[in-house]
Amino acid sequence: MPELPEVEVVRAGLEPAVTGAIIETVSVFEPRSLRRHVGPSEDFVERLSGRRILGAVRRGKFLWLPLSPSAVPGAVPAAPAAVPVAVPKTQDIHHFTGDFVENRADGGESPAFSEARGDAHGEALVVHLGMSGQVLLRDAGQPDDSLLRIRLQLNSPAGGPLRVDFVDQRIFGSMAVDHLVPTPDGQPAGLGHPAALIPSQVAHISRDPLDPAFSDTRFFAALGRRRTGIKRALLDQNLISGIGNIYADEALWAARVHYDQPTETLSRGRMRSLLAEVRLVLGKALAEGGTSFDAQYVNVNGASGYFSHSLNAYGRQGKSCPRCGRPIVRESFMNRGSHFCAYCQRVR
DNA sequence: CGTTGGCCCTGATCGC
DNA sequence: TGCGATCAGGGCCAAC
Repeated sequence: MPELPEVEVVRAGLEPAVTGAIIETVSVFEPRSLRRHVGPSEDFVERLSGRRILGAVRRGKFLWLPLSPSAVPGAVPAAPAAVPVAVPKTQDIHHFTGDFVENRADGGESPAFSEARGDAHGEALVVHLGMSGQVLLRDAGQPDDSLLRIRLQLNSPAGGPLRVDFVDQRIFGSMAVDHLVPTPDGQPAGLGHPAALIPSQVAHISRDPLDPAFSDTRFFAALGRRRTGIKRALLDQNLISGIGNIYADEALWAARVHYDQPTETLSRGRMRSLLAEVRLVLGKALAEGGTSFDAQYVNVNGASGYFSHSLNAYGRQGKSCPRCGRPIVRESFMNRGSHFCAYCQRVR
């Protein structure tokens, strides 16, 4: 499943290929893949057509491609700042406990009217891979994937025509055009671009633990206030982003923490050790994913990429714990499998 | 208000 | 060999 390392491999592959390219045509084969786009497919197509891609940025599992100002005539009228615009939805993301500002992008500043219109800070194509999404770079003439959902035809000044195919079996992934809002701390919104601007629908997502602006102490404090199990907290993208089921199990195994250990019982030392293991496993997977990457052909398969990693717990139920030799157990939890060593990882 | 359970979705795999 | 049942889980949201 695509988690932070897999999404970063996609971002790193897209960046050199699509930066500077013009989106010439957009084809939507599966409207459900636009679930996160506000507006119909036609709007999605119109908004993208003719615009230049300025880069590829990632925070956690979210990826976005900042766009040049709209080329569609009349699509970007100057915001009439004197006219108040109701902002029903954006207000929802402006209330949260203020002690966690540094790891979040929605830190309580009131949105300007022009931001609500969506064009004050520009727009971006937001991509989420969900469970099974892939972004594939292909030359014209290569056969279509049967699970092709969306296609962008690009023309890059340097590389010529190029196809960006969004392939997704389960349609949990999505693409959307969204407007950018400033990050409250003024730090870069994600990896890949220095701009402190983030898509509005990604603003509530926490910074990920590989982000230089991630604050360990804020994370520990917020974690200590949670009243839930540690794995649920690790999977909560509003608290810490980029971790999915696989790397959660792996980090918990490495730190010898049971998945249902109550967060309020974790000492700072155990939190620190767990966060260190999270960073280790994400970094190691990222390094492995990077080796299989081909600049000409982005082929990121979440399942096969993941299986190539050296896993200690995930998917190893019935096999022996690499540390103590006792069997790895699998329990159903949160509609997911949790894999752990019942001896090494006990609630305490 | 924070926390929690359920839902979405379909190709691959399993079991009879 | 065929076919129905089961599995996989990220993000969101209603409900508690």
